Amino acid sequence: MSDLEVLLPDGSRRVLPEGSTALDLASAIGKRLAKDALAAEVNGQLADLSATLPAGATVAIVTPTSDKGREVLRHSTAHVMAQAVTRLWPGAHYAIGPAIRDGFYYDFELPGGDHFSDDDLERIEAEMRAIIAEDQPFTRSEYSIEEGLELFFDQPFKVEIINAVAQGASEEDLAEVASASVVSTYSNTPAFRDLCRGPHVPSTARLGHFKLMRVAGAYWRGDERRPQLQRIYGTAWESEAALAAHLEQLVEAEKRDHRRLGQELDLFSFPTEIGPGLAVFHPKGGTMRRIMEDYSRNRHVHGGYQFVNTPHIAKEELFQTSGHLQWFADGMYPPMELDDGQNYYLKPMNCPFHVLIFKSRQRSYRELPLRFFEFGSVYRYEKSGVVQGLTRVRGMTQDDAHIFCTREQMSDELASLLKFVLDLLRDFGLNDFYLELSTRPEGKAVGSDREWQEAETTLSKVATDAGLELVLDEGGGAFYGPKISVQARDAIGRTHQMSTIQLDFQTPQRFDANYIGSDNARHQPIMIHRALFGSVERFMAVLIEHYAGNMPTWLSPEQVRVLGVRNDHDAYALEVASALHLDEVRVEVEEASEPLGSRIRKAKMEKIPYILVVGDDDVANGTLGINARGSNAPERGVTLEEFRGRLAKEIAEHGSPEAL
RNA sequence: GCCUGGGUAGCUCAGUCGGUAGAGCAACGCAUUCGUAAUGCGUAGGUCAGGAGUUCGAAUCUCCUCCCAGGCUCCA
Repeated sequence: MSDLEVLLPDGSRRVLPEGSTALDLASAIGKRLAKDALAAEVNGQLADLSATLPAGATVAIVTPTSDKGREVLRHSTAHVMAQAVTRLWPGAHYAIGPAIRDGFYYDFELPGGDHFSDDDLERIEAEMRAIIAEDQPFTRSEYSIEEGLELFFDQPFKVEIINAVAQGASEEDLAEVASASVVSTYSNTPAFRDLCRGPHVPSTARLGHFKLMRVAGAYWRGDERRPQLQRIYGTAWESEAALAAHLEQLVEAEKRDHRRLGQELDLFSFPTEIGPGLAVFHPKGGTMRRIMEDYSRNRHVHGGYQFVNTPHIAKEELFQTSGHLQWFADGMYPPMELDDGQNYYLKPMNCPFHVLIFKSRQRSYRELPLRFFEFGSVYRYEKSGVVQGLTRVRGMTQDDAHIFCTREQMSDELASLLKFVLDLLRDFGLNDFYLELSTRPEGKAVGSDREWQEAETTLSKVATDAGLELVLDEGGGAFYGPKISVQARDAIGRTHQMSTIQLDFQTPQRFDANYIGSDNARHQPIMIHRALFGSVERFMAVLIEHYAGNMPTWLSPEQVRVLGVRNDHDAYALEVASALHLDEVRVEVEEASEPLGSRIRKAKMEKIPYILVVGDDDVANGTLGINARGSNAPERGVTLEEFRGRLAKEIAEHGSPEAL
């Protein structure tokens, strides 16, 4: 018998008897590794531990604490769930069940069109634990297409996948089988077999640190014209500790949910009387908005923008010309009929209005680039199931601008714009970005191939030159042009779409907007759409979650609260407050009718940056005690002047408009 | 839009088998005057999301409508 040699990730080589499996390799390396091993990566391809190794292969053993290991665990757990469901609902059809971030899901169709309820999750979990306790092996087999169809004759979704693969399949379908001509399956018991490429853990006993999270409807193949299946989401980890840590993280994320903080901090609400996705801002939220908007306005003044204002509704014809009614009608509120059958629409975007301002008189090349800026409120009809807090609303205000420039100016304009955006976002404390380039939406776009090509190339170059990570979003552009969006990662690593920059050759053409060039001929300007906050509402939501409600001092609705120790200190407290008020600090006094501890607690819960406590010593010496947010060691005996200086400095450094 | 779960005092929530509405916090009043995360007592507060039905009787059971959350696609 001859030997085979394999290459390990550390560059070392190992000789094994021919026919050795990945598990044999793990055992040869060490007992501990053999015990931990879940699967193997052979020449870059994930494989079962039972796979025999080809000579010369590069082999890495996959263990539970790696991303790949977790993926295998999650995928195997999904199979266990499918088996549990088929045990509890004989005749259930199972569709697909992949590993996803932090967990897995599986889609089912239950006999008689039954639906899972929340209570079913417990029963399914119990059945899964029984399967795990049975220590069932995952056994791989391979079949021809015909044999596969025969094996899964009573599983219509599996049959559809096998047929799709046989006829030249998508990547997605291939994930379910071994290749276009080989159908691979994994069986745990004679009673349960699933179509799957694998790999899987050797036995169900290797699983167990999981929790079923929720049930949901999901359309077969994500297509709302197809039947809706019953999806169960679960999370699975390598250990109880990792599972607990994940669940804990979910609790933490919920604590910084902007909807919850918006309620707790009295920032905004969604009165049902007004309608879904339509927010009202309370005084504190209104103050935050004002600060954000003022800062942005100031930035735009310095950035060479001109301020414009436009109405919220316009005649049908405007949106015919712009193309919105043709391409964006689904996102618009229905028209209101006025006068003699004239239809008016609420505006979903500001661009047509800004074009009309451009067109209001003859323009010269000497004026370009022209930059029109507006906090423009727009209304979009979002489907009832998709509105979400301040991040997906039906009425919002965009910090919107449209730049009209020549083709030659386009590149430079985009490059400086990108810098402008990133600087602004950094001033708000976001500094981890990547860019996403969204290209032509298939079958839903105006303009020629050549124009799209040019626009996409230009954006892509500007994005690359900015030196940030660039991700391609195929077909994600607007109907009139491609876009770059700036994605920001927040304090707990989630990403949010913020600013968008879109190139548009179409709109100027549709409106016949032009300027007189140096050659005394008419030319069409290029139009750049851009919103830096995206929407003021969404931006505020992202900031609230990023800071967990602890807004930097310059953005805090109330920056300082002054508390007298006893009520005979209230007069001094008011004196301190009015001094700060002269510095334009947002300051309140709470008089001493409650115990000091109680008033401090209240101010802490309101996340006010500075609580000033003043008592006998302070009245005598003109000082104050500072209890800063996030600190539990108050500072005593600071002079008022000292505090004013510190506060002014902090606010200036955090990018207040005065700092420009 | 579709699937699952939910909507009870301003907020967070309890409410058993269908028998006439509860708590804590907040608010208000009185007392308390206090040096860094909850002073005490009291008062008031409800179309149980809205509508219809079943019933002697509905927060509770049925149907319809509205709204919220999660998912259907990204993202976490």
